[in-house]
Amino acid sequence: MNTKDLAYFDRLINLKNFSQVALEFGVTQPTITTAIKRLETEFGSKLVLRDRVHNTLTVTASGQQLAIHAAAILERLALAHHEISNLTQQRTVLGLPPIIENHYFPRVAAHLQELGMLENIETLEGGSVWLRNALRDGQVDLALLGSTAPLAYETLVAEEFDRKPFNIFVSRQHPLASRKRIYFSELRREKFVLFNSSFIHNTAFNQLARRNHFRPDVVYRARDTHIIMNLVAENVGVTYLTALVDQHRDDVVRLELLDDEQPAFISSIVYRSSHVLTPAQKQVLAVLRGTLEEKA
Amino acid sequence: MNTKDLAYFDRLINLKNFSQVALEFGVTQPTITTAIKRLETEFGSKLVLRDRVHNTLTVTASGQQLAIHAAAILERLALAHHEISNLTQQRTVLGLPPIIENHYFPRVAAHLQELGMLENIETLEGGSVWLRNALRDGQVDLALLGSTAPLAYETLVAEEFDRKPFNIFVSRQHPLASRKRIYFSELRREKFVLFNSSFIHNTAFNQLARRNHFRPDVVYRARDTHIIMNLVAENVGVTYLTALVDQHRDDVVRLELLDDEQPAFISSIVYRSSHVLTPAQKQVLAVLRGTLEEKA
DNA sequence: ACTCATTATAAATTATTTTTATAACGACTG
DNA sequence: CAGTCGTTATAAAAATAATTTATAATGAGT
Repeated sequence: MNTKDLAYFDRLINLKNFSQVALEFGVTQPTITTAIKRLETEFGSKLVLRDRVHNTLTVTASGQQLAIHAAAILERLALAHHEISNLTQQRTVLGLPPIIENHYFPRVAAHLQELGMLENIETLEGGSVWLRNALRDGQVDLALLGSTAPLAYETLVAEEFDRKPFNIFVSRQHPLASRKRIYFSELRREKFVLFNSSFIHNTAFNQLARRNHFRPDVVYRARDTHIIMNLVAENVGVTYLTALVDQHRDDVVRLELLDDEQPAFISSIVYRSSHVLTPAQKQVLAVLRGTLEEKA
Repeated sequence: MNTKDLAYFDRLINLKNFSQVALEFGVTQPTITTAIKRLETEFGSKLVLRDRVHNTLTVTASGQQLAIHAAAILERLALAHHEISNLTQQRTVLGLPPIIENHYFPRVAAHLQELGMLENIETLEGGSVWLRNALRDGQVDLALLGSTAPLAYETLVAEEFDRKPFNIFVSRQHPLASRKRIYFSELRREKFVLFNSSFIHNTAFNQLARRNHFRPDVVYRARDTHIIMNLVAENVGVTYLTALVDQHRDDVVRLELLDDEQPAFISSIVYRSSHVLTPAQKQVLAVLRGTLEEKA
């Protein structure tokens, strides 16, 4: 069976129009007709029904079933291409969320530099949620990710190397600035400046908010800790961030949270379980482990 | 790309011999040579190295990577065939582990009977571990499974409907027969008659044994609760089984376990997340839910 | 009745896969 | 060391399969 047929089918399910699919693939319309017919023969079942009355195309149960598997197969094929291409180009793409990049990567980079391995590494930045997908579809080979619960996916291997609490940061001018510790519920009336939603800070924050039964007033969302910290310093609002971002600024005060069972910022080394590591990638992994898990 | 090439490649990785692969597929040897060459061109990388000196075949890193994906793709394709075939034949295969079949199925069967749906159902028996695999590769559409931890697999959807403790069963002649409750650690010197290892009873049993730091003396393993109960009655040993199997025999006594955080026998309705349920299967699922989750 | 936007069909063409036949390679053997 | 065995590779021919071209068919809308 040709995977091209699956690709045609996959698009047909979305476009619901034979001619348009043909156009997209730069082939003629009968090509699509025969491709679908081939699949229908192969699986011994009608896959789509051409409803000429309403000029629509309905997908049969078998068709829906095949659509699911076709999409998965095509995705895996793309992943194979991606991975083998990285493999042959001796390329290692390392995914880093900005907070982790700031806090842990300098140490890792220093070690890699010493071993002359830094130039073969390409880094890709993005929120942990986005990077997890990039990792799954092969754009990234290795990643350091943050999460609030231990990462457990069949397709990914995660090795936790650190766990830090979340803290509250307020301006030195803020009434709470004299405090050292605080309960989340005391922040009911505050304005918040937070990370935008591709970061796991939100997951943790929402958990705490839900548990304390209030809907926090979020006045601004940013992609950058410096922007957030500057806003906090100006007393635009308070923020909720990992202890990792502490920049020891004298215009911002860090408060610990007293709540039990708080979410933590868990840092892990992550890679695909289906991924074959090159010798170079194995070395990078070894350096990551050596540098990050050294307390163990 | 033709999936046949992936099939050839997949076998080649295992057999490491072009001619034998050709033989297995009933084609000639140059067919395999060209198929592999096609893949090597498609992925832009050598996949295998023909070592004529040692007369062996080594798989490159790219080859190993592709092998993983090829196997997964072929498996999925087979699953698609299986599922669509069940779909068109209006067949529903229900997987049942014997204990669950004995305890819960009669009620379900009665309801299905009333609705005239029993004849379209084919049941397949086996241990929970075995059935989980049968479910994954499409031999089974729906299953009732036992587990000790809530089932959480990306590929399967599990709906827990009951949770029962495990008990100890001893012969009426046994010195412990006068007891109602017992700690697992008190069984350190006992002989055990247990289920064989495709059942989750073992997982639970091993957990408890490990936690109590002793290696239990297992004198016999069987596939059938009646055999086990008969052996227990004869005082060949004691057994560890779910409360579900209680047959109210007067020659066997049931003892509850007093340990905290004991494993439980969790019963769930399980199906593939990628599976499209036919109307008939949806009805079966509704009956299962209605019958089994009725306490909720 | 005519036009439009569809999908289907059949023959011709083009592309791809497989076979046939044979070469090449290196190990082993008498 | 020539001959044979068990391999995989190569090239041309044959067989299969996919795609295009050209056209038909269908039913909705005007």
